[in-house]
Parts: sequence; C-alpha cells; structure tokens
Amino acid sequence: MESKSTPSPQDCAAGILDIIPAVMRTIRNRMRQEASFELTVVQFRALARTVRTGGLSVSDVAEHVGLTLPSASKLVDGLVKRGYMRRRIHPNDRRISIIEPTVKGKRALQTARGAARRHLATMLEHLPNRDRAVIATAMEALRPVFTDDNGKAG
Amino acid sequence: MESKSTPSPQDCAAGILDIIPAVMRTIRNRMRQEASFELTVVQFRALARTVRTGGLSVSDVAEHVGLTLPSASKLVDGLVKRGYMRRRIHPNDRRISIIEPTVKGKRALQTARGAARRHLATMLEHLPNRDRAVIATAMEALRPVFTDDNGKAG
DNA sequence: TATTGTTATACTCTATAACTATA
DNA sequence: TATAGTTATAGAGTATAACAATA
Repeated sequence: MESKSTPSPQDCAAGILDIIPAVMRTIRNRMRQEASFELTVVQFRALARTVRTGGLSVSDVAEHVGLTLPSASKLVDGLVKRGYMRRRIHPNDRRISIIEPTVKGKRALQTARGAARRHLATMLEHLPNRDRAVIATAMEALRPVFTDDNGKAG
Repeated sequence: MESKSTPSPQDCAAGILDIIPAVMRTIRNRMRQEASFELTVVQFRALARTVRTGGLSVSDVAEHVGLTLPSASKLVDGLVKRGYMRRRIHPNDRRISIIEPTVKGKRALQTARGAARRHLATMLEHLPNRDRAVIATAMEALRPVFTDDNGKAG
C-alpha cells in the first residue's frame, strides 16, 4: 500500500464513501442487537448533546442531529416519555423549552457508550498499533470538517 | 496533537464513535438535498453491490446491506420499479432471483457516486495534504475490519 | 409580525409472521 | 423438510403543513 503519498481530495472522499457507511452499519446493527442499547444512533446523539451541554433548546437538538424541528420535537417526546430527559420552560422566554437530561438519561448514555466502545474496541484489537494510531489521528483530522463543535462530544 | 503514540483500542473506538456518525450524517443529508441523488444510502449500497458483482441473489443483497430478507426484497422491488435493476431467474434453481443492474442503474450509480465524491472532496480540500494522507490510510486500515470484501467497492 | 415549538397527516423504511414455490 | 423469496401487517422515524403560544 504505497498510495500514501498525498491522495487527492477525490481519492480521500472515495475512501470515506467506501468505508464510513460500512462502519456506521456495524455500529447501528450492534445498537439494535444489544439489549443494553435501548437507543438509536440519533437518540444517542441527541441525548449525548443534552448531557454534554446540560440543557438546550429543541431547535438546538434539531440542528445538532440534523432533523427538522417537528421531528426533533417528536424525538424529544419519546426520550422524555422514556424518562431520559425532561422539558423545562426558559425563565426569560416562555416559547423556549429547555431540554435537560435526567439521571436515568445520563446513566443510559454511559452504558450505551461503554458497550459500543467495548464492541468496537474488540473489533480493533487485532489491528497493529500503528493502524490504530493512524485511525485515531484521522478521526481528529475529520472532526473539525464534519462537526460544529470543537471539543469531544460527550 | 501528540496523542499518536499507540492509542488503546478503546481510545480508537471512542474516536470512531465520536466522528463517524457526524460524517455519515453529512453524507446522508447531502444525498437527501441534492436533486442528482435519487438514492438513499442503503439503495446506493445495494445498487453498487449489484453493479460490482454483476448479478447476485436477494439474500446476498440482504447480507451486504444489513437488512432482513423481506426488507431486501422490498428494497429490490423499489429499485426494479424505478428501472435501476431487474430480476432474472437462476437457470439451475428456480427459487433464486438473480438481481442485475440496468444501464440506467449503472449510470445513476456513477452520477450519485461522482456527486457524493465531489461534495466530500470540496469539504476535504482545505485540509493539509498530510491529513488527507492519514485519512486515506485510515480508511484502508478500517476496510478489512468492517467489510466482508477485500477489493474496492465499486 | 416573527419566533419557538407542537399537532396533524402522510410517506418511507424496516421488522416479524405467514405464505408460495422450488429443491 | 429445507431453502429462497414474496406478501401481509405493523411500528418507528421523518417530512411538510397547519396551528398555538409567546415575543
């Protein structure tokens, strides 16, 4: 594999298009199979954002997970109904719902994240150290391109 | 960023879990927005597999895209109805449907792939060459872990 | 009037169960 | 009986449009 000498943006994009969906499918399927995974990827992301920020609006959720506002509202509905988060009215603007995680939500997130991480880690275990280093570095390179935030999500 | 010295499988997994969904969301949203993208990610993958293999069973499609057999059957239904592929009966076993791409299917795939690649490439353009090299290498490292096949998909 | 969010409605995707046809 | 696939049915997720409440 001596194709490492400066791939074009197109080559790089092709590689991403080729691999990322497969990785995502693995993550998603795993979430579906595991009993401890009671969250879809979107729900996971929404909850993670809620936990991370400590409290945010429905619009913020919508933007973060890439849903329309009505869909985000329904997404929150479901997570509230299941006890992972709660709605609170913004003290200065009664139109705004502040979404906050519950203790159960924080726990579920940690459980889900841990299980996903462990499963992925198992799959990566047999790679040479060097490959893992490259992968980790690549993820950090991709972060600013595909993420609004700057820090670690979660 | 001097965290390159041998990240643990867990660290590596955390990075993947952090970034991959965001990348995937970008790809998916782009596919939804672009008029030239008449395919969802799953449809895209199924069609790509069909084109790549030249002909395969519904079960093969199901396994490749990670759907149940009935769902894959319906997926094929839709793609056949829209003229991207056709069904043919296996000459030696009449139970098996051989799925083949049509000319329109091959063209649509190339169009979709090109558009996706161009869009992603634009996003990656401003990265330093070195980052792109790392990303491309990382994708190749991930390929055998998350993919059944060995060659390039497409 | 503009903004934030919810409700109403419909469509797509996916799953499980039951079924058909073939081996 | 076992296998490949389809049909029937139902549930989740998402979108657009219409609405309600607040600013």
